[in-house]
Amino acid sequence: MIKLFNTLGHRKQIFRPQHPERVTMYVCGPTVYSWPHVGNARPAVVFDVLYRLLCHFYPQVTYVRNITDVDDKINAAAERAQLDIDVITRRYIDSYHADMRALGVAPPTHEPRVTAHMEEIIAMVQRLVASEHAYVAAAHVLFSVDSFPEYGRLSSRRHADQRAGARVEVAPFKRNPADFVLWKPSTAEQPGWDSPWGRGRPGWHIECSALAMLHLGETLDIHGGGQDLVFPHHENEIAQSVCAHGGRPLCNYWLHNGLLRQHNEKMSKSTGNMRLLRDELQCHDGETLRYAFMATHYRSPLDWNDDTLLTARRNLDRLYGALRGHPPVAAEQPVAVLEALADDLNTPLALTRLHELARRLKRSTDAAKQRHLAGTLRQGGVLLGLLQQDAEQRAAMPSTADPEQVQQLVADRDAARRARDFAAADQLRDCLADLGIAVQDLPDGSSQWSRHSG
RNA sequence: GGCUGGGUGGCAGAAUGGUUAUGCAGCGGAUUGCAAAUCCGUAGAAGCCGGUUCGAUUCCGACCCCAGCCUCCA
Repeated sequence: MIKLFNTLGHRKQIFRPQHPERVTMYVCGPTVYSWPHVGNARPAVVFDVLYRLLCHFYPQVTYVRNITDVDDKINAAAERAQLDIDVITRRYIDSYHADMRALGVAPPTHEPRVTAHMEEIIAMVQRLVASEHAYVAAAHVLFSVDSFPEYGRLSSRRHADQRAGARVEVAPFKRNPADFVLWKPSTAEQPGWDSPWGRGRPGWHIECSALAMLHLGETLDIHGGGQDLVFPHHENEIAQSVCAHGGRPLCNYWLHNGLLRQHNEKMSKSTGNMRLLRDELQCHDGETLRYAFMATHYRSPLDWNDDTLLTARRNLDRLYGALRGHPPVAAEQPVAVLEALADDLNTPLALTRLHELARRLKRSTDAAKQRHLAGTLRQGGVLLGLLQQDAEQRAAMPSTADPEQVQQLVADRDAARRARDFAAADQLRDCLADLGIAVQDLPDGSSQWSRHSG
């Protein structure tokens, strides 16, 4: 039994999919106009963990995460760089895929691109115009929020109370300032598609409604995204989809991950303190980043700074340290980890369970028990997308030192120790330390080495 | 002005109406040629004021403070 916190209703609920064996999930993917940042990665990781959990409980899980490759920010980026739009979007899509791979994020079932589905988008807009939920004004098609009494329910807002146009100018042709664009005209230089309203391009929200419908049908089980999308993006998606589908709901369980901060300041484009994944991956392995995302509950804000990553790295090293010397064996998945995840994706508690397994493993002196605990620990890691690397390889991996040189120095030092020439042994240890290598002597006279942690 | 979260030990961060969170860092010990790693032990906590209760960090109310949203954002 899985419990999830539903933004629609603001409470934890028992998750019941429409079909007992099938689950549909849609998550808002990136708009590809710049290098992917850590804020893009949080929902990807969070919903990857949910995807793994759902696959554990349900035989058929269909997961759709779109790529928005039509957007004015993309046009602006292309113009700035004096490059074709396709070159820009291709570059950032490739980068997104590479970063997701590094983070251990499994590909979704479908990853539709908006440009590949203009027909579906235009058809949906047509339906909304025909049913008078949308109107044409100044070559734009706008959704009329007054035609949808439920507008504002997801975000608990009555739009009469809002400061309309608090940060943007209200277009003069809107009937209600809260009305939003479904379709807008393109100039000759801008990307555009022929439509009943002339050559143009879709507004921001319609693509998710159309793509969700295309792959998953009218009503989804789960829809996810960042908390910043609750309003207006998801509110608008609901309005469009419900009105286009005869009043049937767009989704039953709305999930939203918390946003990132840096030193208690919000991390965002406007404050200019975004950290890019490609930069973070220069200094840390993807699994460390993944651990950092999971060390805080997904709905809480996450303060992302150097200390966050250092702590994640040390914690992860501890888990891998417990696995050293224990090759993978078949084992069952730890119930305690599963239970933590099933309770609204409590990843911090799940990690605690992993640490408890690691402690029991290190404490045990019984070889059979150790094998079993190591297997269980790795299985717990499978649920979280962690601990699947070879523990020995990982201990050495991020070092820039020449492996043969390291092996030679370690062997020399072992020999010196056997000869009880401790002065020479200590000197060799200093040499290794300069290369970023820490040596640990084992009880049997041999030694084990790893890169310095921290 | 409206709306939404949250304030837990040095740090990060969960659970919980009474009992050890966990990890990192600290301290003491074991181990070690010395270390490291590891193990054992140990200290340290709930913004503030009321209320409910035999008992509240946990429930209720007020206050203070922090963060986010009100059509750029994951």
